[in-house]
Amino acid sequence: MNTDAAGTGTIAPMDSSNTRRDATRRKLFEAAVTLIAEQGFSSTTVDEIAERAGVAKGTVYYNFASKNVLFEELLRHGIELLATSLQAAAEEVTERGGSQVDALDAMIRAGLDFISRYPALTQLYVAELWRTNRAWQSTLMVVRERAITVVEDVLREAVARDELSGEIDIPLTASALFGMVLVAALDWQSYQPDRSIDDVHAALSRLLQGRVSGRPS
Amino acid sequence: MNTDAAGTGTIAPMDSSNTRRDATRRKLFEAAVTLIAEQGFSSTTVDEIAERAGVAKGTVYYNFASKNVLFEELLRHGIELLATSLQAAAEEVTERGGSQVDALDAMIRAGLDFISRYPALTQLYVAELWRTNRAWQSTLMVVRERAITVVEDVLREAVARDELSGEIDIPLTASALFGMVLVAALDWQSYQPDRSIDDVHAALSRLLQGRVSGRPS
DNA sequence: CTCCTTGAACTGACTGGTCAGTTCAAAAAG
DNA sequence: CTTTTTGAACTGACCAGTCAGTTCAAGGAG
Repeated sequence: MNTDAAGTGTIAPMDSSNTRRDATRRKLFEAAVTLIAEQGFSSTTVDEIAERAGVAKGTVYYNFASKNVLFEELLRHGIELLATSLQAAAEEVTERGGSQVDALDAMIRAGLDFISRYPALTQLYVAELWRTNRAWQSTLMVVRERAITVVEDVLREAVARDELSGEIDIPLTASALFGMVLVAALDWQSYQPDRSIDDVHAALSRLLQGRVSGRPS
Repeated sequence: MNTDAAGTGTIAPMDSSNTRRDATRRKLFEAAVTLIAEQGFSSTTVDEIAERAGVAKGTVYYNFASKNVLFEELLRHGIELLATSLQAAAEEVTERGGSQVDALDAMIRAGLDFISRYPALTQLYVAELWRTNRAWQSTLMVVRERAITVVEDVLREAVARDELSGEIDIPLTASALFGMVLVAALDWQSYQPDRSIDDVHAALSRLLQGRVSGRPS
């Protein structure tokens, strides 16, 4: 019954690390995200999550109504981190008078930062995003929307300012750019983790700015 | 013991659709790929797979050593389809004297074709590719290698012919291109399935050829 | 053509184990 | 005091894998 576990008695601060309870919840999120990224949702047991978080199983159910709810809240919590960071990167550039293409570039950088900071979370989104018929599908659609919109907005503004051709397909280009960064970053993390983020960023920038098909000299 | 159930009395044809057994295996592949794409590996039961294939559970175990093995063979079977089709597309262009950039474009098209023909298979690869600590991880590395190499080869040849800048990072660019097509196509299938493949192809071509940042007129 | 034989292919009830979710009394924290 | 955590015991559903028994199709034999 009591889904409102956050204690609405006081105006809940949402994110800050005030109460003991919040600390526990954060430990559980962290434990769950790595385990689920590694093994998938179904093969991760609640006992495992509790153990990795250093907490009793009963505590999990004191803090979350179910395994499903824990996961959904995890998804929602994660996307805020990503969308906020992308938006901040874009706005920072725009406010300093940079071009929208520069803003895109800054978002690529922010995306890479995010993925290298939260690889498990990213892996988990990728695994779930295009899956159908799952309990948390609606949550995922919101999550996707939240992230893609940020990219689309910048593209739209770029077209408005004549920085990009008006013929580009905004939603599709946004997806493609998103995918480009996502897959390149995951491969980087998985197969060449030693490379610097600047290196990776430079390669993707080049691709974005169409300098790939330009002649060398 | 007897894994060699195909009857080695005659020189086994390997792939053709001769025997009753092959037909059964194909039905099982088809059933498994959709179910696993929808629900994930762990939450898909062998009973479900058997039922969807119109076959008894025992038959699954007569044809495959385990659920894991069924899945691994499915992965291997699928990647052959993809790699072959990408390679064919690239070679066809090259042999007709086209540029390597044209070959890349043809591969994008072939990739889109593949994804629209086998959406479930694609979804399944995406979900599993960057996961760690799974039983079939080594199979997946082979699978990934097989696909990425095709793209890298074309990029390398393009650099050799001076069509692309020698400064591009071949593995990373290959990943990025792969991701661009993958994510754009999955989004297309999931959220705008009505659009024509030509439409999607055109948008991605534009992105590849750097015409995005060119001015409209 | 019909009857038999043979081995491969298939069947589905059954088993042993696992796991999500529940409950609760008692302890710790604040 | 209240809120939160503990940890262990329990339940009921679910599921991978097994195996003794059945069906099928092809190739003689008469």
